[in-house]
Order: sequence, then structure tokens, then C-alpha cells
Amino acid sequence: MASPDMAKAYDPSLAETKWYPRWEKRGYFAGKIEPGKEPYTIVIPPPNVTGMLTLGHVLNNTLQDILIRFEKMRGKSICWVPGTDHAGIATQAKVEAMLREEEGLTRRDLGREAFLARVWEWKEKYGGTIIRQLRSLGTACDWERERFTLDQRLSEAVEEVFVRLYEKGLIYRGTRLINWCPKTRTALSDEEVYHQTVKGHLWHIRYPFSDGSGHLVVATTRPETMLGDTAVAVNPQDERFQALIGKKLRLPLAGREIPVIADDWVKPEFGTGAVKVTPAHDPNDYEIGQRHGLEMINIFNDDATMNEAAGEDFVGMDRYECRESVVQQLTELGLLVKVDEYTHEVGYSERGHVAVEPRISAQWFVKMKTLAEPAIEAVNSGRIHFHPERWVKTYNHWMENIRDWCISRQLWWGHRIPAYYCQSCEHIEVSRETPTRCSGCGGTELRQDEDVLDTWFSSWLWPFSVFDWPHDNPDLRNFYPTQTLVTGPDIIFFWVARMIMAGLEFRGEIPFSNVYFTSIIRDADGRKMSKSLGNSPDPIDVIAEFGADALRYTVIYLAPVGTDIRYSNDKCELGRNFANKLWNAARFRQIQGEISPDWANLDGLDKSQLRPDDRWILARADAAIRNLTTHLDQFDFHAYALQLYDFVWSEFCDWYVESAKSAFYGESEERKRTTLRIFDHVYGQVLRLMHPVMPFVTEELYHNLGYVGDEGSVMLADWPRPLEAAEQERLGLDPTLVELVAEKFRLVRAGRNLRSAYNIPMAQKIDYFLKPTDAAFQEIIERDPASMQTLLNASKLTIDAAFEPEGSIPSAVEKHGLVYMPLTGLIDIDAELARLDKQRDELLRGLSALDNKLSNDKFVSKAPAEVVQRERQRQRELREKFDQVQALMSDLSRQR
RNA sequence: GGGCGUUUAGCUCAGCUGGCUAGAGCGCAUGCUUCACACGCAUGAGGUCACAGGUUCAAGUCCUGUAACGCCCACCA
Repeated sequence: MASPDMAKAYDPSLAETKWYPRWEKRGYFAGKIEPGKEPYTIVIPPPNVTGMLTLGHVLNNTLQDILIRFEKMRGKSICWVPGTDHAGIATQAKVEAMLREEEGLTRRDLGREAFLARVWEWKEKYGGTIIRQLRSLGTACDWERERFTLDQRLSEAVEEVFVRLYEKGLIYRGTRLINWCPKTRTALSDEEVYHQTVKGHLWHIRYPFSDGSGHLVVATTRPETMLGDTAVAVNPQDERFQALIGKKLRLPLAGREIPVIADDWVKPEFGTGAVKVTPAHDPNDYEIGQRHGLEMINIFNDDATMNEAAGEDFVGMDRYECRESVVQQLTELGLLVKVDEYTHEVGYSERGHVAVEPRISAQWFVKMKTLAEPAIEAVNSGRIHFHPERWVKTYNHWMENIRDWCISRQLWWGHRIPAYYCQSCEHIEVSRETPTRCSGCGGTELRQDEDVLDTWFSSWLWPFSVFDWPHDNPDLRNFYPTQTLVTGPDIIFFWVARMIMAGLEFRGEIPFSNVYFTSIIRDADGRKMSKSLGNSPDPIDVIAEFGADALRYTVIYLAPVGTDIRYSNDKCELGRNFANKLWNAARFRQIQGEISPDWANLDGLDKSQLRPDDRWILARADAAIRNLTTHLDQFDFHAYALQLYDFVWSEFCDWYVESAKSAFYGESEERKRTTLRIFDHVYGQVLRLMHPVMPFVTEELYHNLGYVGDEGSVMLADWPRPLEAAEQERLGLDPTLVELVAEKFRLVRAGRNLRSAYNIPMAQKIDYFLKPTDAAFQEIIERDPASMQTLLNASKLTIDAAFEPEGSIPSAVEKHGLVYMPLTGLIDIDAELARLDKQRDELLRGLSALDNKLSNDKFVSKAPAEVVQRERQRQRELREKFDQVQALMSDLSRQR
């Protein structure tokens, strides 16, 4: 026996540091145009430049890596484009915070140009950490193609798109009520607002009529906005207020005179039936204001403090401070009728995490309706497939109710809007080049819009901007459209839907044909991973402790389709143990000597040389190849992980390797050679099947065992193919054989159970007797009694269909036979009877269910013939087994 | 207010188009330093498949309703 030169346990860090640089250097990750090969492209969902690797990224990128490696092995020409997103608000805020802390400066202190220089500086120094971290996960990204959304070329794409849409009339500048974040002081899109349930109040306020003829009571959740009221609205059908419509009210605190108007929107049953109208600060009021031509009074500064329009009592106050002050003054004036507790939903800024302030302002918008139509069609026609499919509903709902997209942001970090205002006339120039002359009045003084574009305005172009669109080039034609997008369902509106629209609009083609939505990772208690909770483990630490493969495998194993994942670090033991199991199977193999020269195929193999167990493992491997391929094809990664585990650990290691030992340590050189060849063949398949999810350990082992030379790689190996029917025939892999071998293993288990019942350790060799009750089964075990002897660790195994024990000895019944453990004098008859009694009960339960079924005429006449047939067969088998158990029991009872 | 998802062993989850004496991992119990692996091996215990109806020869699997938990969308002051 050779001594192993492999360590006793797998050390992930060795393989990880060894292989990644080699793969990269040898160009395995490079996306090349390969004529005759089908391209398979994935663009990474670009993480924020400010980002650090999280478990969410681990899941997302492992999935992409699995697909890339799988498709490469299947012979496709792969290209995985990595990159990062400039993440406007997030990055700007990060650098601003740093400036504030370290230098006590604001961005305005520095000025636009100097500030941007500092952001770039920051980006070069600290940005892209996540890109470096991704490498330690093993991702096969083409790093030569790394892109950044603010790269020169990608910025050209953004400008091009802006100009094209403007020229098409799909981008316009308008003064609208938009969502304003007072913390970051910029406009937001509707998608950047999240709602929170807030316990507030409903204040009832008395508004007196100008003519002194009494008052009207309005109800509001935001009393401070009354300073901007320009009307009070009632429902035209509401009889209580019929006579009051058109009358004037004297607005308290402000002193302004405002009309009572009638609008259908007002719900008579809510509050008092009368609504104060603040068109400049509430979306509904804005609509009413539009309909009635009301004045819009903006009472807030851009940080949500009160401006002059709020009146001198309140100017400068924060909005909440102002609220208290207004309420206090109203109380003093006796105008506050009552205050109710009131729970409602309030919009918050995703960035600033403060309540959004609706605000009238001039912004740039994209008209979405016409862009959405073809995108809806693309998904509903099935050209683009969502996994899981239910997200289509969510997508459709949003798309069908889509509203114009506010794309301008009052930030500095981002793509500057390519719009130029003529200083001499009203004209706006929108162009790719900086214009020198106004096309309206000929004026030469033009000033560029100060604002930048929403980050997503560059992200939505990502699938083609990374290939240098709008410049036509071979890469763009070859790699676009991409194949699969892997992302979280949380950005289905922000990103996925918009990419589909952009792809169709600017390339005339869908950007990808499949979208896989990942699960959300939670902690063991089901809470979202978050920094503030401190329940978000650093994947880099996990990799150091368990290995990248372990982390990858575990995360995939834990990720069912479409439900959340409950993760904790200790679960990575599963992946680590699995990698170690795989490692040790190789270590065991290495001890047996050199790898078989003809491991790669089964050509020329004579089935008569094969042990039944060899044929069994070949059949099981074939089934595994089929299933695993299907699972990956269907994006069922979880099933892929489960199936791998079961095949490798249970079928290959627990049964086949143990059985193979009988051949390895047996007399026949020929048999040993054949078994080694089968072992090598199947194990080679195992390494390839596992490679997509566990790239490092499989590569290391592929080399250690000599499947490939130094310059080769499992990454370049072919994905295992299932056997043709003719080949299965030639090798004798029929289902009956497979079932008989499985039955043999069941009998082995029954034999071991006897040992266990009598506390005889596996290490102690003992005699067994085997009594087959089925001729075909007997033939199978007699063809290779050595494997069964090894599996039972029997000193002697006697196979005898006519075996009758002398006296009582422990025994067990299986479908095709009985196993006896002769232990004269040691038998515990009561224990034996109890065990058999339990088995008999189980059989009886099964039998009575079957008897009922089969004696039911309806079942026999209505169920498919093959089902009835199968149940009859089972009934026969159970009855036979039952009779055997019964016989053993009466024997034992007599001995008592 | 709409929409979606989940509910199967102590825990985390499998179980496709209905045919199951309901499976795995962890944990648990017992025994093993057996010549790959204690990150291991062997054996075993553990479930009226959330609840109530219905369809069917047959339901964890299909339908209806209920409950609990979770997520998304939504301008009712």
C-alpha cells in the first residue's frame, strides 16, 4: 500500500491561494469571441463602489459563478463582466461624512470641482474593496473587462441615451410635485421612497369664515402645512357643506383669505368632511390645486426648515418644531377643536431615512409609458423568463401602473445632465457636445444644468454599456444580449424592469433571457442581516475559517427557490465537512496507486468483468448526471446541492467505496484493475459535477489524482454526459439489476443492525449466514460475495437458499432474503421477539392498507393498471416478508 | 386597502405534473481510535405533513375557507 502524500484533512487556504491566480493568469476567465461556440454572457449586478462583501453578494455571485463554470464546461464561450456602480447618493454621502469628520468641511466649502476631485481620490483609494473580495470567493469574472458606471465610455452611453430620449420627446423638464429628501437635499424617484407606519395624530382645526359667520373644522395630520394652505375642499355631494361652497375663510396664523371649494376627491365620511388644501406639499392637494387653479405656496426650505412664506413667527424652524409651535398657537387661540390618535403611513427617504417632503420643483423626467409597453410584452410572451415565475405578477403590476421617472438629482457625484440653458432666451440645448451657441436666439452664453442623473439612469444601460455601446463593435454584437441575470427581487423596479425597457429601446433586443431572483438572507432568528443589528457576518472571516468552497456550497444548499434563507456561520460546517469528505475519498484513492490510464471513458469495457456493484454505481452516476444537469438548467440550485450531497456521500462513499475495498484488497488483479477504472471514471465525473459550486477543492483534487497535468484544469474539462441507451445496454445497467443491488445493501444494513442489537462492534469479524428467497437475487450476491462479506465485515459469509438454523439465532428479514448472525448461547430471545414484533407491526400496517386498497373495486377498476399492478406486487412482497417474520417468531417462541 | 409567500421530525429544510409503510442535514441515543475521513463510521429513536371543509378509487401533493408569521405595492387628509 502506498503512503498518501495528501494531508489528512483538506486545507482550503492552500488550494485557494494556489488556483485563483493561475486561473486568472491563464486566461480561463477571459470572455473571448470563439466562432462556433455559443456565447454565454452574464453582467454582474454592479455593487456600489463603497460596498463591502456581504452574504447577499456571496449568494448572488456564487450563483452566477456556478452558471458560468457550468456553461463553460458545457462548451459555451463564457463572458462574465464585473464592475461597480458609482452609487450617487451613497458615495457622495460617504465622502461628505469623511470631510466633515476629518476636516470639518462641507462639500459646499470645497466647491463642486474640488469636491469631485476628492470623491475620485477616495474612490481610487478605498473604492472597489468588494471587487477584491469577490476574488477570494473564486468568481470567474473577466477582470480585464471591469467597468465603472462613471467610466468615460459608459458616460458616453448615458449622454447618448439622454439626448435620444429628449429628441424623441420622452425626456422633458417639468415643474412637478416630487419626493424631496430634506437630509440629502435632493429629489428622489418614487421607488426611493419607502413607507413606514407611524403613530401620529389627527388635529381638528377651526377655520373661521371671513364674514364672521362661523367656521369650518378641518382635520389634518400635518398642522404645520396649514401655513401653505390655499383652500379648503369639501365633497360637492356633501349636503352639510352645500351652502358654504364658494365662501371665504380667514386662514388662522397666516391671516390669508382662502376659498371653500368643491372636489370629488374629498371623502365626506373621513375626518370632518372638510380638507385643508396645501397644493405645494401634498400630492392629493397638488392634484386639487391643479384642477382648481389654486396658488401654490412653498413654505419649506430645501432642508425642511420653514422659509419666509411660513410667516415670521415660524421662519427658520424645523418642520416638527414648527408643528408644535403651530399647535400651541392654535390652542391659545382656541382654534384647536380636538386631537385624535391616528396611525398612518408616511413616506421615508431611502437614503436619508427621514420623512420625505413633497415639494414643487423643476426636475427632469422620463415618460415611461411607451417604453414600458414592449417590455411588458417581452416578459408576458415568455421571451424573458423569471425564476421563480411569480415575480411576473409584481413586474406587471408595476409596469402597468408606471409613472414618469424623475431622473434629476441635486447632487454633484454622477453624470451631469447634458442640458444647457441659454442665458439670453428661454431655450434649452440638449446635446452630446457642449454647445457654443443657442439654436434659438444665437446667444453664446449657455450654462449647463447643475444637476446630475439618478444612478439608475446609468445602471439601466449596463448590459450593453459595458460593451461600449453606442460604439458598434464585435464584442457588443457577440455578447449582447446576455443570457442570465441573477439579482435580488428588491431591485426588480429599480433595475430589472428598466434594463428590459432600455435594452428594447436602444438595442431592439431583450437584454437577457432569464432572470433568477435570489432569496433574502436572514440570520438564524429570521431577522434581516444589518450592520446596526450586528448580525451580519463578514464573509471574508467565514472563508478564512471554513473555506470558500464550504461557504459557497452551504449558501447554495440553504437557498431554496423563492424563500428566505436562515443563515448562521456554524452552518458552514456542512460545506466544510462535505469538502473534506470529497478530499478523503481522493486520499483513499491515492493510496491505491496510480490513476487508471483509461479512466476517461468506458470504451472496450466488458460487462462480464463488472461486479454488480460497479454496474450499480455506473447507473447511479448516470442518473445523477441527468438530474444535476436538469437542476442547473432549471436554475434549481438547491436541488443541485442536495443531489450532489446524496450521490457523493451516501451512494459513492458509503456504499460504492466500501464495496470497492473488497476488490482492492482481493485476490484478482483483473478485478482490482476494473474496479479502479470504474472508481476513477465515476470520481472524475464527481469532481466535474461539483466543480461549479466547489471550484477550489475540485481543481486541487483533479490535479492530485492526476486526472490532468499541471497545465490542465477541471475548468476546461467537459461536463459529464449521460450514457446512450445502447451503452447502458452494453454495460448491463438495467433497472432490475440496480434494484437488486439496492436490496443487497438493505440486507447488509439488516445484518449490521443485528450486530448493533448485540453490541458487537463493526471491527469484530463474525460469521453470517444468508438465505436468499429470490433466484435472481441469489445470482447477484453469488457473483460477488466478497463485497457483501466486506460490507458486513464477516469472517465468513455462507450463502444457502436452504439454510435452516440449528436452534435460535438472531436473524432479520428483507425482501429477497434473510440474514442470520449465529451467536450460539448469546441470543436474547425476548429482545429478538420484541424487534421482530415491531417489524411485524409495521408490515401489518402496510399490508392492511394494501389489502383495503386492493379489495376496493373502485380502486381496481379506476386506478391505472400499472398502479394496481405495482400495488399487487408490493402486497405479495410484504406478505412474503410477513410470513418469514411470523415463522421466525414462532420458532423463537418455541425455544423459550 | 390590494398582491405575494411561508406553515412537513427539537432546529433548518427536501418532497416535480396526486399513488408514501413521509425523507435529508444538524441535534439526540447507543456502540466504534475498522488499514480515506472523529470535519468520521455503524445502528437507532423521533412526524395524526397549521386548522376546517371539499374533489378523487387515492391528498403532504388539487380546490375553497380560516389562522399565524413574513414580504411587496398603495396619494385618502
